[in-house]
Amino acid sequence: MTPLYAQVKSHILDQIRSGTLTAGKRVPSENELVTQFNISRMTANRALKELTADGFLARVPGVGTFVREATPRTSLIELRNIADEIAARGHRYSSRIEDLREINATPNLIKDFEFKSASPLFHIAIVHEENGMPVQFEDRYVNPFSAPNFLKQNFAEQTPTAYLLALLPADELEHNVEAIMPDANQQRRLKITNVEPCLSLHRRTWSGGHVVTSATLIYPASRYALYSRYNTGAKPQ
Amino acid sequence: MTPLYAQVKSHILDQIRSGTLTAGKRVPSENELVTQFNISRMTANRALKELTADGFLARVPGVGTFVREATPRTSLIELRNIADEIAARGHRYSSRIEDLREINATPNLIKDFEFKSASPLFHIAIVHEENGMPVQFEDRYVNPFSAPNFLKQNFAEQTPTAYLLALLPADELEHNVEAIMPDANQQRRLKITNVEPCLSLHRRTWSGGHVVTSATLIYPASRYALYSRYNTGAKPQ
DNA sequence: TGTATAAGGTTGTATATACAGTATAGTGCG
DNA sequence: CGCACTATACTGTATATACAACCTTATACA
Repeated sequence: MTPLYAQVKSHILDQIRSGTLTAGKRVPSENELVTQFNISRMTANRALKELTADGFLARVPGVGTFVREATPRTSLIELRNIADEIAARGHRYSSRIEDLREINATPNLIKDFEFKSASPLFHIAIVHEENGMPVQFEDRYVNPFSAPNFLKQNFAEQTPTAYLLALLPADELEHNVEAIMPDANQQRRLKITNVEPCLSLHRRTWSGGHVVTSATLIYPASRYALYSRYNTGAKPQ
Repeated sequence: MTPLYAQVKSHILDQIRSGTLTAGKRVPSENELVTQFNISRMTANRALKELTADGFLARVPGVGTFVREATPRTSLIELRNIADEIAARGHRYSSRIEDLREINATPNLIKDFEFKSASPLFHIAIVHEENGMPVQFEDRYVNPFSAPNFLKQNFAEQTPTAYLLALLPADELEHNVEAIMPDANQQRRLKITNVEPCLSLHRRTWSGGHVVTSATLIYPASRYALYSRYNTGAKPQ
């Protein structure tokens, strides 16, 4: 049984995703949600407060709660599923798998995965699309000891990130960001016509002390920015 | 008057910072906080819930609330002084101030600083050099209400970051990373001869609920990469 | 016309209370 | 000794209520 506040959150998120509620629109007030869902105001308050903390809504005391501008940003801190992000913007997600097989680790990959000797690895190359437009090229290697059934998954249904996160909780992350000029191969995959700089995000993910996966994600700069925000826990004033 | 739940949050954060509460240690239960602060359990619950959402605590139903492993935050996460970084590499740091004055906030800057109306702002443009070679171009705006004496500082002695950090602790950060092609102005300042992509890091810093400073830092890609690694604190087994 | 006031709606905070779910420690029984 | 049960502590969720702060709009008044 999902909690009431979560049901209200889903309901509002669905409306944002479906386009019923667009950026700037006013969402129902707490009291309106009370009568609409037959819940208490504190429950409605929790739903709206959490959606605000998640960055979907903005609240103005004395005025109302509004849908925030959808910023095509991806979080550096959290691991987010790109399919969900695109859906949250009310857009259509699709993907094109360009490679999916077992390979032998190169010396660099052995180092990446902290292996002591040569080992097989799973590899996937996949292009993520938003409304048919490529927005991310994912080049990922996976530890076969951590996810032995990786190759058998249907990645048209579920992204590699979603599958791996459901299988193994990520307890440590490493990110490395660079600005690059895409090579001919990457340009073709991302359907870049005029040459533009891209963000290259290299991410390693640990679970239980082992490197589970190592991925290079390439974003065309004009279509994506990486975003992170957090509380440092420093003394408030 | 700061709200009660915020006071409780500060109290617990203080104990974590001071070392009274270390990683893995148990924090007072909701009921213990009730008697300790003479508040209701819902208020204690809010404080602990928000500290959990901020990543400082982990809660286990039926057991208790615990301090999470300190996240090893680097470069992208931590605020570092570039002069210190360069000195740590045994190289010579120098800087060239290109602008330092009061300006009027543009609409975009008003939004950045969460102002309600037009306001003056301080601006500094400074090129940081390592062994005489430009390695970062810093374009920074500063809230005059937070740092009224900013313009009077000697930034040949102390970087703007160092001055602001000493004056006001950063309790919240926002980063936005993009890959850009530098314009002619930026190329000249960074002494880039052949055109190469750059990392653009936009950072906003909060202190006491106010945006203290908003800075755009530009790194020539071939000379810098941004790195972060941290523990997500997923399920403490 | 301009200004002060009042009313009503909205969010923000705080309390008291209740019940459910989960983990642990202890107790008693076979 | 081992196992089932129970009591207890803790978090998670939900409700009803209250008051404060804030904003907008309508109204009354000078």
